[in-house]
Amino acid sequence: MSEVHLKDALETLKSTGVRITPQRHAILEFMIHSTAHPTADDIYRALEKTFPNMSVATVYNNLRVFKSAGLVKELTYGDSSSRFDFVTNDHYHVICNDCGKIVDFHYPGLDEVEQLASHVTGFQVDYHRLEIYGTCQQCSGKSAQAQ
Amino acid sequence: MSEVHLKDALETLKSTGVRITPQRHAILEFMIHSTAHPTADDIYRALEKTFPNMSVATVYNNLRVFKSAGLVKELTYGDSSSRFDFVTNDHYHVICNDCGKIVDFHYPGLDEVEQLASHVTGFQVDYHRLEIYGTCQQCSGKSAQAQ
DNA sequence: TTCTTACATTATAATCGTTATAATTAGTGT
DNA sequence: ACACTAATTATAACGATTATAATGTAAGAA
Repeated sequence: MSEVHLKDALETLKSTGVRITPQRHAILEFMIHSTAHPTADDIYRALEKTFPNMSVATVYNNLRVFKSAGLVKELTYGDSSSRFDFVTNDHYHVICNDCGKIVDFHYPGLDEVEQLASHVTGFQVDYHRLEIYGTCQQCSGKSAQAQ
Repeated sequence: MSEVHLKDALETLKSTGVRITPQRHAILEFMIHSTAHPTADDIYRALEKTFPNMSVATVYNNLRVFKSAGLVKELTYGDSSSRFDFVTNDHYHVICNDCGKIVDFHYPGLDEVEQLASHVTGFQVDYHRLEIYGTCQQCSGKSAQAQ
């Protein structure tokens, strides 16, 4: 299944005239297999074994390339650095305020909300972003013990 | 109405032992009357006439104070700097990908989504964040003319 | 009032994520 | 193999935010 994703992604890139380099291949592969919503630096460090000369700039550059090809989404929060998410099907994110863990949550798109927003504001609506914040089980357990 | 918000906000701060300084008063007042979701720098520049010696750090410090008091929310996007939003009643944001304008969109909270997410992930859910992206009327008009 | 103490503010330096630049390398088509 | 274009690398620069140290200011006790 992830092989399909990778193949599709590479196809998408090729069709827009973007070259498939070993670095790009590796970054995509890593993102597809990762469930951790990695930062640019996470990716960089994960791949520096196989690409000892790779630059951080390459990671950032390619994440931007992937983003504008619609393969990857950037997730930003108030603190620290952006996280990147390989786009598969519609899902939202549930985020732990304690440890920062991000869990995928599959749910049908909120089409009615988009429509209403478009009607009320006059915007031409393209997409939306929903994030749910709270405390994960592990962290709930921890704080319960601590008290 | 905004006077009520200001009064409430000051009360909230006092009750948690935070001193009301002229700078804090001014920042809050500015945020309440602003509809533009200002950045820290916006606030700094708006107030440097009345507080010529105020430091940017003061703005950042106090935004953090307000945030942890629940008076203010921080909105982050991939690019540039955070924007800050005085918390009133439940509303979401509709954001123009072209000019960056942010418009408030009132809509009842997505309680069912929160409940389902909690059930599926095991998280103790606290709140959520929904943002709707698209193109505002002005920018739609512009691009139509440009083509 | 004056002293004391704790908190706020200021000015500035430091940090850190990200982006730009210039030079080098590597694909792709002829 | 050659020329051309795009990608990568190394590094410098940037900009937003945070930390630090010094100074100022408010509130309570004596």
